[in-house]
Amino acid sequence: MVRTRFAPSPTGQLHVGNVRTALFAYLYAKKHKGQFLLRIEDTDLERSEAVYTTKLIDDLKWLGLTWDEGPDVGGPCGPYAQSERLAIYHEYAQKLIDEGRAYYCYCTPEEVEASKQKMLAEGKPPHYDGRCRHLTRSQREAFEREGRKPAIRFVAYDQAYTLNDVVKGEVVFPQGMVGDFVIIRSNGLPVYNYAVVIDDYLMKITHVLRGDDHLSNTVRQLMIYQALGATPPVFGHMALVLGPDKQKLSKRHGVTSIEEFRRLGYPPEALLNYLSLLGWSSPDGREILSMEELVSLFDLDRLSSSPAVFDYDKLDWISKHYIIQMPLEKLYEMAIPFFVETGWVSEEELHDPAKKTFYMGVLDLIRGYCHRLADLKDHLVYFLREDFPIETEATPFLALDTTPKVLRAFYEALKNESREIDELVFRDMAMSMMKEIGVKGKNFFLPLRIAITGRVSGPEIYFILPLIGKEKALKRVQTLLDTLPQG
RNA sequence: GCCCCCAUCGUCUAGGGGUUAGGACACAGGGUUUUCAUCCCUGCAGCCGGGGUUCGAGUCCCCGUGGGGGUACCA
Repeated sequence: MVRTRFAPSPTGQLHVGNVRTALFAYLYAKKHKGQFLLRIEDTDLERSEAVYTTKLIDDLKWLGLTWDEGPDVGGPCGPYAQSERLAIYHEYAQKLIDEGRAYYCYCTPEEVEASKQKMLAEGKPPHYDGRCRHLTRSQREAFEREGRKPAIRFVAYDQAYTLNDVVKGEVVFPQGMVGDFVIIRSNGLPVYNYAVVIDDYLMKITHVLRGDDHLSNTVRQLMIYQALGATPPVFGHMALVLGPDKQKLSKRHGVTSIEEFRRLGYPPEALLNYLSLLGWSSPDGREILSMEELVSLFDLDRLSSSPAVFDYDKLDWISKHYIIQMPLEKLYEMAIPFFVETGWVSEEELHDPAKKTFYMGVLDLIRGYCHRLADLKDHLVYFLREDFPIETEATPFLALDTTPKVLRAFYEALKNESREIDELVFRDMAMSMMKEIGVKGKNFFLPLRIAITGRVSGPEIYFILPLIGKEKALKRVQTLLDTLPQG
């Protein structure tokens, strides 16, 4: 039975890079009809905050990644937050001490640091010198009397390790790479490299997918598995996600947290689809893949071992694709908060059956011009407001000496047109206007579009006119005309 | 310092000894839409460098170079 996990630490906003590994772990578990677990690694007191745990769970749910066991849903291997598993870590630490695999260390961080500096200066590997490894009872009592609180150190094995990593291949850790390392801090909290092993072992995790920033540390973990007499899980270390400057993707590159992508209105399935392409490729090269397809196509052997640069343009392309393809009803639900956010329409109106048809119609018209739902606002404005802005791209067309002529003709034609405006009627009107004034193509169409919407791109005018009504349309044309020098 | 990982178009990638090195995003041009978007077609552009191994190396080996990570009582 395949069991994978996502084990974030609640020290900040959920990062896309972490979500990518979570996605792969999720896909692998689902593909093999196994379980995916969520575990909170909150043993760093300084940085962990409970609010981030709540936020994290909320963001993961928004993404649609669901877990079979976790802090909120429980499960047979709980608890699922490390801060609640302290007794377990101590129990196993005691076992290791009893077996001579670990010992109390009374050295202060300052003492350890000083010794390290000295060894570095002497050109030796800066490992802990093991001075507390064989303390006598009376030495220990002396330290205790001084008020020192001991940490627990693991006795490192002096041997080489070979890891068969599913993405990196065979990785050899030479003998003597690590010295005795702390597994329980003097404050009683476990250190990552220890807790992760105890948890993965007890939670029966079979496959560990994570960032390759953990690769070097794996040797410590292998030692602990060995001391436990346990078989390590299969490891897969993914290269990190980078920014355009090839540095680890961070806030200074722009949007990186799920929170932000969410606020911008990227459909979650689009974001996951994009993320799946970062370090993985489908066997047939297709790139637009639904969650179901991802689950069935995913496999570890197609994971890439080199770092990937996050391409915001490609994300936008995928996102737009999803926005266009999505069933209108579903998109509407998703878009409501973005409509409300503009302040131009209330949630009640959006749910009002009498008005819903209108708003849904508008959404359907403008969805094709948006990369994310936050972009809807730019097109929504000319349906809901008369004070919409004229975008700068419009300037050259307003400066054309044919523009006033075009607008006047449009005004007249519109005023005199008694029929309901639809595609045919509009084409009819346009045809005769173009003939009459001798202007065609974009020099004809764009001024009309600018007058009605303030923009040089957007839905067909003949779709917009019936929605805003003739009266407003006439007024908009006149308003723009008034700002132009008469030619 | 020591150790580990990585290296194909600008970007994501396919390709694992014999390929005109394939696809996607972006970009450029064309077609459709009398405009923009969508859609379709075309183009641009790549195997980090040097040595091996081999009849033959993006592909295997070694050495550089560059980038990343670790060497924590961070994760």
